Amino acid sequence: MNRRGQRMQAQVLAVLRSRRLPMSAYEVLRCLREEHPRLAPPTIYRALAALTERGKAHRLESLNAFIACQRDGHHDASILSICTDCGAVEENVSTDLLTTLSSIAGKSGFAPMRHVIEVHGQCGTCGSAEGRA
Amino acid sequence: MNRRGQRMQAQVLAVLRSRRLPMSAYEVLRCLREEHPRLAPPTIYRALAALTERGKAHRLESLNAFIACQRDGHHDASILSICTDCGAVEENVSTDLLTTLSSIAGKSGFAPMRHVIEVHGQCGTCGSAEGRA
DNA sequence: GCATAGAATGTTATGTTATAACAATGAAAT
DNA sequence: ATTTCATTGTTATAACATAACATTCTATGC
Repeated sequence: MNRRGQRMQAQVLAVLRSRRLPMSAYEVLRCLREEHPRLAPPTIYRALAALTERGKAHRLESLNAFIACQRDGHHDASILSICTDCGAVEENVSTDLLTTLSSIAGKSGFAPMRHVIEVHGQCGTCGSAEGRA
Repeated sequence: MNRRGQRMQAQVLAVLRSRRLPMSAYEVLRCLREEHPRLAPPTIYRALAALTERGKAHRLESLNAFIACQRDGHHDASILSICTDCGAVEENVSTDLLTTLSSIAGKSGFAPMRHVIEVHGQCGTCGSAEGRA
C-alpha cells in the first residue's frame, strides 16, 4: 500500500474545508497550484473521487462542484440544500426519506445503489436578510 | 410573439422522444445536424432550457444529459431512476416525498425552490436478466 | 403590402469540466 | 537493493456549456 494518495487527498480536503463553499475541481486546482505549481486536473479529480468515495466530501451534481462533508461518519446519501443566493450548502440525513425514496424507485423492481438528492432554494440567513431589507 | 422557438423545441423534443434514453446536448445536436447542418450548441441549449422549463424534458444533473418527460402534465419535481446497466430512466412523482424533503431542508429556514432527485441503480429488467444469466 | 419591432436563431469564439493514455516516481516488502 | 505496484505527473484531448453580437424570421399595426 502507498500512502501518497492520502496526502494528496488530505490537501484537497483541507482546501475544501477552508473554503466551506462548493468549489469546482479547477478552483481546488488553482489553490493547490500555489504550493504545487505542476499539479494537473487528473490528480485533483482522482483525489476528489477518493474523498467522495470515502464520504469525506460530496459532489454536487447540479453544480459540478465539491464540498467537504459536514457530518463526518460516512453517510452515503446526504440531502444537500444549496442556497441560490449565497451558495452555502447545508447537509441533512434522513433514513426515512431514503427508505421512501428507495421504495418509490423500487416499485418496478429497480434496485437503488446511489442517491442524488439536492435542493435549490434560499437559506434561512438569506431569507431573513431579505425580509429586513 | 415568435413561433420559431417552438419549432426548434419540437424538433429537439422529437429527437429525445425517439431515442427514449438520456442524450447529451451534443448528441441531440449531431442528430439534428443531419437536417440542419449549421446548427450550433447554443441553439440546442436554448431549446433544452425552454423544454426543461416547460416540463417537457428533464435534465439529468448527474449525467449532464436530457430526456423527454414521460408523464406529461406533471410539472412537479420528478424522481428519476437511472439504470447503470442499460441507461434507461424511469420517472416517478411523489408529493409525499417532496413534502418530506421540503420539510427536512426547511428545518433551518431553508426555502426550497427546485428539487433534484436522481437514483442510480439497476432496473428491474436488467436485474432479472442478470438473475437468469 | 410594407415597415418594424422584438424574439429566436446563427455564428464565432471561448470558457469550463472531465478523462484517456502512458511515463515517471516513491513507498512498502522482502 | 530490488522488485512491485499504487499514485502521481504529463500531455493531449474530449465533452459540456455559454458569452457576445450579427442576422433573420414572424407577428403585428399601419
